Amino acid sequence: MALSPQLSGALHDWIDVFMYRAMRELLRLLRARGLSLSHYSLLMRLYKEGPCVVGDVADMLGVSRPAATQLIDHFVAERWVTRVEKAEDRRYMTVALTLRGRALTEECIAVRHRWLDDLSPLPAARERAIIAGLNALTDEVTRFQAAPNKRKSS
Amino acid sequence: MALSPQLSGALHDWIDVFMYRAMRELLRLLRARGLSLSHYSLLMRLYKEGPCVVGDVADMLGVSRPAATQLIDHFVAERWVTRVEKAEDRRYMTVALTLRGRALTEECIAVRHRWLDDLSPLPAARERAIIAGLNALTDEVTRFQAAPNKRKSS
DNA sequence: TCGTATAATTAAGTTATCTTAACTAATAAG
DNA sequence: CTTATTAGTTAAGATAACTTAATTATACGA
Repeated sequence: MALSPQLSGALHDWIDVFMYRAMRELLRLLRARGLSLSHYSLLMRLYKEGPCVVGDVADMLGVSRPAATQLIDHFVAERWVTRVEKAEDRRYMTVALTLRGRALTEECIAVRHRWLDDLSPLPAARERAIIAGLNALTDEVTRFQAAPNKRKSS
Repeated sequence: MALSPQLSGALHDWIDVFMYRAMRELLRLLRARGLSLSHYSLLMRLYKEGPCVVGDVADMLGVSRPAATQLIDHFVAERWVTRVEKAEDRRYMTVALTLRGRALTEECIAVRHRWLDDLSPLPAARERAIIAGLNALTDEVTRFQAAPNKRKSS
């Protein structure tokens, strides 16, 4: 099962114009803040899915354990995360965002939104249609993200 | 002038779930292809806005001229771009995507789309509403991108 | 309890990417 | 024509991010 070709096409068009613009703004911010792709990935991962251990960071980024350690060293030095031993098993180190790290992540998220606010308003009826449609799409993606395997196996 | 708070909110929600997913897929591809942020930026720039000269690359990325030269050296070695003197003024070098470079860029664009196609279909009426709405949004953003200054000054 | 496995770190070295300074070549200006 | 300006490159060196190999510390199983 899949979206209709028409909806798929409309989504692709929208995503192309949207992503080009949003990415440009995001890359500008990352460069200004001295953040790499790995930095961004780790920030978003911790923001969206909560604390994890050092090995998770290595696996997520597809790098070696020492590389993850070093990346986290940097994050700790910047006070974006804390790194503390797990009580249950002291071999593990739990990595979690600080308030400072959370604020930086939210700044990355905000640049996606900011330029949208300069757009001209649309007719009220059209706006209502978009709102309802987007909310349906958002729900669908959220459900899909929560249980992707069940769906894929169909 | 701006979008209504309701539409703005619906867009933000959609963008949050969409970007998180799309970025994850994109970053995975970039890593697999050995592409950096600068590589991605340059590919997209050339794809969307056509050929440019070396200095434009430096300015776009916010790096020195030698850094741009070296990045383009790499792109030429990978056969992603050509670099040729301008006939009118032979001090300038025109950088343009090859077919190979275009294909790589389109691969980056495609990962944004692919996972969307796994979503479940929505009710037909809802789909029609989303299609009409997204097309209106896409047009609006396209118009805005074509003439951002005129709009901002209002 | 002693050997083994696991999580993370340290150490050493490689590579990519950036910088500044010096250079080449082409155009423009006096 | 001679000098200055501009675009791009070359050269040399700094830095960040990665690798593998060795090390430390904890947990677990015979």
